[in-house]
Amino acid sequence: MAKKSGSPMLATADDEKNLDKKSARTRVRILDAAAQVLSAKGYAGMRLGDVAEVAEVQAPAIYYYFSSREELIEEVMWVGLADMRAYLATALEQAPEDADGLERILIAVGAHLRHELEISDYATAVIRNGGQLPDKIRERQQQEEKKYGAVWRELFQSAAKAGEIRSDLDPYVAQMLVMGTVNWTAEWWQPGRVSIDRVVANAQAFVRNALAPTA
Amino acid sequence: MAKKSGSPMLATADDEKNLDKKSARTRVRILDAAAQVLSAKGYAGMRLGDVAEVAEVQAPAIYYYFSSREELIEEVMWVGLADMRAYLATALEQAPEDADGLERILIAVGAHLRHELEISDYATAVIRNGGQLPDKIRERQQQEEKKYGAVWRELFQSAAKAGEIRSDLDPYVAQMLVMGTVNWTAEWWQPGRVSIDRVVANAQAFVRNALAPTA
DNA sequence: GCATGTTTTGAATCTAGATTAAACTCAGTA
DNA sequence: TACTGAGTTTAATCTAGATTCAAAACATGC
Repeated sequence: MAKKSGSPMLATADDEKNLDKKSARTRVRILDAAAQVLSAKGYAGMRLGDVAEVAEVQAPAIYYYFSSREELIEEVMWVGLADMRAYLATALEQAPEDADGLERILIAVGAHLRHELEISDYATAVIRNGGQLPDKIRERQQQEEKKYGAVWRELFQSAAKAGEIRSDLDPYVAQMLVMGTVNWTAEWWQPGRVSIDRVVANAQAFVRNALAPTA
Repeated sequence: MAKKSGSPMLATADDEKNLDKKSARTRVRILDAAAQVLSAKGYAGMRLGDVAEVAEVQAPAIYYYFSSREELIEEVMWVGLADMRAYLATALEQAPEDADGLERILIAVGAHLRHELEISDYATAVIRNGGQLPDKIRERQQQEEKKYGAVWRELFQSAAKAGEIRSDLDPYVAQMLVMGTVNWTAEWWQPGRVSIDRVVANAQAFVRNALAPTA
């Protein structure tokens, strides 16, 4: 069940100093556990006791690293969103020079899907809980969330402008429908029945045909 | 925010007797409130106090109608699922005689979407909470959930068999992707920005092209 | 081995909610 | 009018968690 941990790739200036100290690893273990539990049980259902169990510490130890349950949750959401964006950005940077707008959208679909399914509990935590966070927390995420949405919007708008998306589709609605196909995957996919590669290939074919103008 | 109430259409034999008594209406008011709160806050986040407030009663009054919080939630889920299935079945029955497999899928897409967006907090409660219910409750829903899924599977399998779905798509995965596009709508759509008709039309065009073999 | 700072823990505390108990309202009616 | 029972409320009770705290453990440099 538990997938890999969040953003070692995202080490920022002030992380660097203690990336390897045992204590820093415990902190990560707690954060990972929180992402896992949050993803499975939802915002209100996440018990610090469960997080502690997964992280293999006693519940009060969490307070040595985070000042409250809320702060812990906020950090999971923040890291999750930042990771998603970084992962997507990297995938897009590596796109072939000559990729057109539609192809770039398909690259985004693949990256988002892989990140969501094989890499990160943080991503599924973000995807599943966006809706039911209390306002206080949501506001603070809004910023990051907008940035992530902006990347996608940009992809859709430029593809639409280039005539690479069927003109009977509203670009905004089309974007949301595509995000639905990929985000919802977290709800039904599980290792075993269908391979990730197969899901990715199907989703890309699905989206390509959905969007592409009939030749 | 609050949408219409659940399943007056589904009156079964033992409902009929007290459909109009004031007490029966209070019960419905509580159930509707529960659907609304459940949809907004999620399983673990639903407070009986909130439900009571929306239903305009004191919290303990709920116990006159439901023996526990769990039972209340189970009933919301059950009604939600049953309604969705009934609504979908009706829409399919009214499909033109000569509708082919793909057209029937599009009818299902439209019905599901309209039910979800304009009619029922129960539907969104079901859609959003399927994932994070505790096993005890989930098991009891499983049955109903399978029935709903079965209707869709049937649609996809027969369309696939008739060659009305691109052969590079796995029917099961395609079904899940389509359900993602429609279910996810509950997360982003809200009255105002785009009309329901527009969403439905876009979703249908999107799905038609996604699935239809290239001519 | 001892002193000092860091991390973890076990045993309280405190609070929000679910649930229960007992009492109240009031329509119908003998 | 007084009684009855359905429906509802207010005032307990009880419990699961979040949070706090003081005392262990542990590590580290001396």
